[in-house]
Amino acid sequence: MARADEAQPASAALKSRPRGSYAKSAVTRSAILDAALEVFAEGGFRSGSLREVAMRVGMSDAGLLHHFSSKSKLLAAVLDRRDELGQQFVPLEPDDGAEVLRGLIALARFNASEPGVVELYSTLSAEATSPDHPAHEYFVGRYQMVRARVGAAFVDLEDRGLLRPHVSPAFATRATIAMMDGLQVQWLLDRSSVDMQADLRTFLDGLTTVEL
Amino acid sequence: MARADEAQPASAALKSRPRGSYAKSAVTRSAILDAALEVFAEGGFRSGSLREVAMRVGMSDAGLLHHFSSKSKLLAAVLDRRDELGQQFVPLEPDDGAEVLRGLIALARFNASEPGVVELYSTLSAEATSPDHPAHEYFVGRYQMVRARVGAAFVDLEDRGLLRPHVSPAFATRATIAMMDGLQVQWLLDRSSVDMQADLRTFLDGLTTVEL
DNA sequence: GTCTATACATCGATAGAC
DNA sequence: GTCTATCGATGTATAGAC
Repeated sequence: MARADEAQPASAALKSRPRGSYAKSAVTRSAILDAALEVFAEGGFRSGSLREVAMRVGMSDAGLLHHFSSKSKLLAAVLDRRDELGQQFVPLEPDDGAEVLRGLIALARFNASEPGVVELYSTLSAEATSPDHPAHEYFVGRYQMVRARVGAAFVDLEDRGLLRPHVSPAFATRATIAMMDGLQVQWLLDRSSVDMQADLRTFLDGLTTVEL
Repeated sequence: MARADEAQPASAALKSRPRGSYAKSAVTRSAILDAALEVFAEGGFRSGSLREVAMRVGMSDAGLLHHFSSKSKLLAAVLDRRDELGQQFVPLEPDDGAEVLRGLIALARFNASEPGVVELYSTLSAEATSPDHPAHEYFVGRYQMVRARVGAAFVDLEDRGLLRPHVSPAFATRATIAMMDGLQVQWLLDRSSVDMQADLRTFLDGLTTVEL
């Protein structure tokens, strides 16, 4: 899970670098990011403290700030790393729109196995509504990207006559994203009574005629 | 909009109480609640400060605490007051389920005119996911109540054969609530491109055959 | 790379004067 | 009913020893 943030390929670097000081740093950074995700997920960015993150990873807050120079930088790093993992579910250049929808369902299943990540995004996306929030731009851009990708998928399905009557691509896009976000909130408040994956599939079944 | 929180009927008290000191208090409390709603909406409960609330209403933080003995009490008062306003849209004992759905649409339109309230609930419901949040119990109970009311409406419609094929009342309930919550987040991030009322109506049209 | 020590702001809340 | 003054806790961030 360690990342090669120091801009050297992990495999090659392990041999050539002196006494593995960079390797240690990378491991530490990764541990910090894990802890930070937990802390920001539990209380949001504003109420989560650097001290709490540092404590969980077993160092002082000053030590933590050696790796991430500010709290906002730390948040950005957490979001970046989760995006790498999450984006692999939705294909960037799908052969047909149905693949994207299947990717969303797979993403919902994956999310159900990582409550911390869901908590992070639900809390932050609400918190980051304020324009002065350090993650505001990130979330605005993220929604644009998601809307573009899902939108293209529904347009493709419409072209091929696979949307049910009276379903427009634009509405289907907004509604699908809203459904995923809304199900997450309910799931967080009562995990046992909400199956995000199943409900999303049922919902998409009502919009299209493709096999999911 | 003043509330009779001092446990005296407002009308009777106005005559008998000496020199209207209580009336002043009620006005002040109301002003505080307005400011608190704004502050909590912008940054959530944890990052919104009593000082900020006090500043907006033009007094010191100590002065504010004379009216609301703690920050949590203030939050509870804010939520109570908004509930009084919001709950009037969804009938408590509807003649038929369609009335409830029409109430939800009316509520969505009303919400679109009060961004602060939407921001408050979106931010808080995510923040209050944590069990130790002072509003956690409130939101758990609120979702139970909403689910019960909306659920009863869809059961009624099913009994009368007004649900579309393959739509179960339980799914329709979860999905409708998710749709409302999810649309709010998108609307907050980009108000001009989302019409909560229209999208909700379109969505409900896909679930039932009643005239909305 | 991590620590201690420290600076400095802001928070919720209390005590007591007016 | 509102104020000033103050407390103790907690927050981010910096400087410099090790």
